[in-house]
Amino acid sequence: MKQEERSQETRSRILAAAEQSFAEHGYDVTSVDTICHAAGVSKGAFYHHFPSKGSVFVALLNAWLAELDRQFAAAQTGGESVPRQVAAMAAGVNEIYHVAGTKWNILLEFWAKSKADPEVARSTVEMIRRYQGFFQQLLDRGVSEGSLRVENSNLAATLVLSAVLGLLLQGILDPEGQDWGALMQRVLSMLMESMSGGKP
Amino acid sequence: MKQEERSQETRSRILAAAEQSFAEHGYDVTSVDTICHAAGVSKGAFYHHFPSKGSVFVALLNAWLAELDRQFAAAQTGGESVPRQVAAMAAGVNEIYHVAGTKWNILLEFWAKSKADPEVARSTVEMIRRYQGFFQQLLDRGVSEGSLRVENSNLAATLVLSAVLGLLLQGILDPEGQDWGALMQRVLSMLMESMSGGKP
DNA sequence: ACCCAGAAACCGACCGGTTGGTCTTATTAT
DNA sequence: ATAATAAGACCAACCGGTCGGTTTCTGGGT
Repeated sequence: MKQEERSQETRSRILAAAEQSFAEHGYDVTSVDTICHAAGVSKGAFYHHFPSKGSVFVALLNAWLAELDRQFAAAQTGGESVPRQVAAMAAGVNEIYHVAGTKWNILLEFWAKSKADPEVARSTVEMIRRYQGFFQQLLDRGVSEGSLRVENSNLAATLVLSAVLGLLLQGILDPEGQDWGALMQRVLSMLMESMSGGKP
Repeated sequence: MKQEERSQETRSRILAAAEQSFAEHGYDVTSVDTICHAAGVSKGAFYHHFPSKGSVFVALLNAWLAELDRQFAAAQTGGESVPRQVAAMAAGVNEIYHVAGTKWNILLEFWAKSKADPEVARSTVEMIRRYQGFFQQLLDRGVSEGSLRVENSNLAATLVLSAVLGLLLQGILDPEGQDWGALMQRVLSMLMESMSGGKP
């Protein structure tokens, strides 16, 4: 199986180069030639593996969605209390952020391209809704386990999700302005605290 | 002064057409010819008033910044209590949102283009920081007037700003999914309530 | 072991179309 | 008259995508 190996290799190199370039310079600015050059691959190879430039983009987006699901699944296995679990997630984001802050930039590309490509739009909307569902489920569990006190879990989940998205957005736009990873942790812990019953 | 009038007229028509098209289809997809056609203006006129396509974009961005300052100034003149003032602002956003939801789309374009254009980046960062400063100042006023109780106004302002940005983002990405204007009001009122001291 | 035929992977020159921007010419206001 | 404003034909550069051809792999016949 040497052929499939080689094939997968070039395919993943194209994807990696595209992700890098999309994140750093944006989708439209990045030409197919640029991707091919960065991946050390010819244009023929590119169009052998992908039918179009856009298909690479949606492949990347779907990979993100899959990764997201993996994260969700992993987060739900632990037996921690909800506030602790949220803190752990925030810490995870913080770590990833410090290792590869540029990684998040492509999110903005996904969002921006939503207006032009219906398929991208579907995926981004789905992404948001999954997050919303995840947080709501999480908060509900916190309520039922007694670690949280929330009147309207739907609204509260919206608040948490919005805060996270807003923080992410600011981190992408102004990476040097703040330690957004740390800020994410503090904001989330503040939110968790305010949702954990009255003030003793 | 008939000549300057005419000049301003075409200039503003170009700006309006560009804003519309940028918001609806995106910056890169919108060609100069498209803008000219939509504005009912020739390419010569376009390049008479603007040195480049990009300059129209930053002109639009600066107009947004100026409008933002106007809103801030207007918001600070009223003698309302801070929670009420926030509610009024949310109501204002809600109203604008229902009248012209598409209007906000261009924000995403501004953000997405930050990575490619340093000038755009400066402006968007400034935009965010002004918002942050505004909210922090607002919360501080709330504390000093006794209507709010906040431990760390900086962090709290970050939370409010993040929530607003996240809600805005979701509204742009999934306009049909929720009544984001109404949600903005509810989330902000929820935040204000949680910041208004203990629970009586 | 060797060969060969077909398939899969890859190459890069090339094409049609589009785009941002220029330039010459015409119109309008002063 | 003349300077500001507008018109639109035009251009060079680029870009996504195609296509004919080449290399590399694989599996079977001998």
